[in-house]
Amino acid sequence: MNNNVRVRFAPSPTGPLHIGGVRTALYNYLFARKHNGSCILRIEDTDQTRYVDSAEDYILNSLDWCGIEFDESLRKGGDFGPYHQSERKHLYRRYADKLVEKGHAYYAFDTQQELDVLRSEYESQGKTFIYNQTARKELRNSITLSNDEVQSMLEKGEPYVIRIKIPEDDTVELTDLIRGHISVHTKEMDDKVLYKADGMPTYHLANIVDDHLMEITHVIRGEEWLPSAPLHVLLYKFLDWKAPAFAHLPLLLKPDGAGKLSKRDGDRLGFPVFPLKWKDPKTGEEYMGYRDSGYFPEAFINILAFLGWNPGTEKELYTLDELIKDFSLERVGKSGSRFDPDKARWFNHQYLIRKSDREIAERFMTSLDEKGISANIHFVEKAVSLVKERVNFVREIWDEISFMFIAPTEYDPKVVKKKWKEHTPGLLSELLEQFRQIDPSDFTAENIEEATKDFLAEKDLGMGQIMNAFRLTIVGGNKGPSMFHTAEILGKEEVLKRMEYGINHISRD
RNA sequence: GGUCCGUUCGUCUAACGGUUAGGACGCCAGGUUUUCAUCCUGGUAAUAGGGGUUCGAUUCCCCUACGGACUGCCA
Repeated sequence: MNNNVRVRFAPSPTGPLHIGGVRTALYNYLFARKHNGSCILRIEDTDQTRYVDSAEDYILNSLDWCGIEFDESLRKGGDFGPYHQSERKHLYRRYADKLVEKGHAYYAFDTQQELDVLRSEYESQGKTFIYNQTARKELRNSITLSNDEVQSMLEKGEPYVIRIKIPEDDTVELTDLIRGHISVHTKEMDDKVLYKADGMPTYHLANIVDDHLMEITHVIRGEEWLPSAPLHVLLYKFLDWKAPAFAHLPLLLKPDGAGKLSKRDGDRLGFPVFPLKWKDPKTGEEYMGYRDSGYFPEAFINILAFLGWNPGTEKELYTLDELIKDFSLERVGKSGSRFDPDKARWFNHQYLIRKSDREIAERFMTSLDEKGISANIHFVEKAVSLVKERVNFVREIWDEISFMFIAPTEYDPKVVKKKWKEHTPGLLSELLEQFRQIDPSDFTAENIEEATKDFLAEKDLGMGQIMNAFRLTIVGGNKGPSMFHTAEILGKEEVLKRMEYGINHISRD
């Protein structure tokens, strides 16, 4: 392919970006990198009424956390700025005017109230009002009004919008990179507002003007835009511009059926919908995020990448660089996908077990800090190495090895009942004496195991007859990694102390 | 309602006219293990329905059903 590919991700700062938006950004990014092109971030803030102050930072921080980098953005700048549509306001008007001059657009003076009335009248008759080629002939606009009337209304400062004049009998065709050929008859299209009464362009105008000015070659966006793609194609044609290639991505659906994923689904179904946690500034409601739930960003983008795309091989674990190498729009599916929380956890597990003990230990240290437990990093590193394969998230490590930091004083009654026999205290005391013989510096898993096995052989007993009780004194229950390794990490002194305590305190009743 | 888009195991998906319809997650069973996990092995489970086209359809076409998106001076 050519090497001047330019794509953009263009969110609107009306709230947090959810995982569907992140995936769109990711696919744009992958496509750009794959083709040695540029990836641009543009903020579509033409709707003043829905602007949410903290949303923009949220979007930027989210993408940053994911490792999705832009070549041009509001933070980074670039040769095609500004990257806020609100700062490009002055650019749009002339194109709207040009369309009016060429007869492809017209002034409409109908107020929102008038249109609302029409809509509800139609609705009460079971019909839908559409401002189209039929309706425009009966409403207050520069098609029905004389030039003089229009001029005087304009001069008097009457509010108006500019609408596209959809051709009466034509067919708009486009080829979508994912869906193939699509055609729509113009009689099905409506005269969308291009320029609002408040002096701002609508999405439709702004997006094609900016995409043209920013020399965007491929528009990769969500499927919700598919119905308006013909309108955009028409606009490019009317302005004598070359339209970019389109690729409409399938939607991310609710895990339990009906409809596209929405912000409340996460808390309802127990998985995050947002990359980072989000507090709604208006309602104060909080929504959880992937980062805050303990997902690694690498796992998160891997999960997202596979929701709608796959390499066609059996490889499932992909770094960002590998994704760049293998990604292609041809391998993006057509149908919507549901998010699978179980598989998401599995992905995180895969990344967790591949990380070094050191890195996991460092992350785990912060949750220890929160619990007010101070520990040596080398000790934590060893403890973590024993259990990292059995958890999906760093925060779950605590449940596995809390006994490493807090000696048990209570014992699982079920295990006591089953494994703490009449002769157990005596046997354990003898084993303790064996351990006492080992020099503290030789208190290794290997030596402890040898001492234990020798002891059992001498007594003609099996492992099962002592290990559970031993574990009970050290752990307080019947779970956990290898006792010999656990004992080594805990150290001779601590092990003997716990055994003694257990022998003296565990009783069957 | 209208327009457009979609439909392979429960979920993510592979198979771009010829496969016993493959893999992964989940689930179930067995094995390993001092315990709980991990891990290993095996199993369960799908082409929405009906018509065509074809020697042969998951694959191409049509209809039906179902699902979804859009239908704002929102993006």
